[in-house]
Amino acid sequence: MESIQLTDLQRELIERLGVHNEQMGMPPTEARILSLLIVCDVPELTFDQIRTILSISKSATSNGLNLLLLSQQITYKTRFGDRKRYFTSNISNLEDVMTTEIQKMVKIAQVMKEVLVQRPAETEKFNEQLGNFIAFMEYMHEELPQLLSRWNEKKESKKTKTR
Amino acid sequence: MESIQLTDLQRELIERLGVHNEQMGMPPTEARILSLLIVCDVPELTFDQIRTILSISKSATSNGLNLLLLSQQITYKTRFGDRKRYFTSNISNLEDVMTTEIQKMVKIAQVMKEVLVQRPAETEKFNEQLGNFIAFMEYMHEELPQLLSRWNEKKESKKTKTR
DNA sequence: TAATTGGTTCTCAAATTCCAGAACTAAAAA
DNA sequence: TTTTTAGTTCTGGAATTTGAGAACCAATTA
Repeated sequence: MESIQLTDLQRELIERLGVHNEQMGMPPTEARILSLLIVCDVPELTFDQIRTILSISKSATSNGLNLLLLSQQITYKTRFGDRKRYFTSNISNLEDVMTTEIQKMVKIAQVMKEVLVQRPAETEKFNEQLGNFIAFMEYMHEELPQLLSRWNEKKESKKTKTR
Repeated sequence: MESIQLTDLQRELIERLGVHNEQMGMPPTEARILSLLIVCDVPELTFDQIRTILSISKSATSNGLNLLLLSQQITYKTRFGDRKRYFTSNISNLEDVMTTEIQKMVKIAQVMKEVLVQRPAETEKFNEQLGNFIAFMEYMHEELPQLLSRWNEKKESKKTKTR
């Protein structure tokens, strides 16, 4: 098996990116696996390479990889006559992951909507603020797709320029 | 002390909102305290009211409240000749909490920028995707304030209409 | 001065999360 | 058929999180 050497800088970046991922609510091992797949310049890593580079157990590797696959943050390729899976981080999907994260927040506003309908009319100011927040989230919910499509246009125009 | 009665619906909404808050990474007690302050129609609750309504210990109440104060999700008022604090959810600040959350994501892009500069030129496609993601996050970072100011304009115009 | 109020802080136990190690499985190779 | 490969699943234990209970403290009241 090809043994992979990381530079000190790469190791440090993996740790740092890992911490950020953890702060987004990801378990430590999962966070490091994802970071590794983003930092490491070997484009595809196998189960065992990941395991040995990070010095983690098979079970941790298996669980981490499967969680990352589930949340579509990584993918894998296979090769003819080869049972191994070759994992890559799915960076092009990170945009989706981010927007999904925002949609999660929007969901809270849905519950708050239910809260609002059952609130007494007397707490007028409070109700107004609550309604305001809900409206804000709904505004975000509407505007986000437009923001995205404007981004895609911008991206496209950039591509055309460099062609 | 004024004892507060919640309807079944209110209790259920507190639980449900609490679960959502937990899923945003908030500890259970903190999540429920915040939910209570949003759902309950008594506009201001004291330490002890919160404690008894939720059947939690003093320490849990103290910690939960202080965390919520720290993250500016709640505030309190005091009254003359009264040592108690009267807590309210700071809904008008929820917009800030949300946008702060998004800024947190933007921070990851900063680390990825460092990752990008040290990547080898050979992994061209990968680097391009990574650059793309970074550009996307920077785009978001730029556009978000504009989105917010457009929201505020809209809100203002609404107010004027109803005046 | 003593007791009460409105909390905070400390200690510890329970619950939960996380992961290593071992046992297991299914496919492929020897 | 046995062995190896590429994992998955099932323990159990360590680490962490969480919250109850008790001790504590500072201001107020009796």
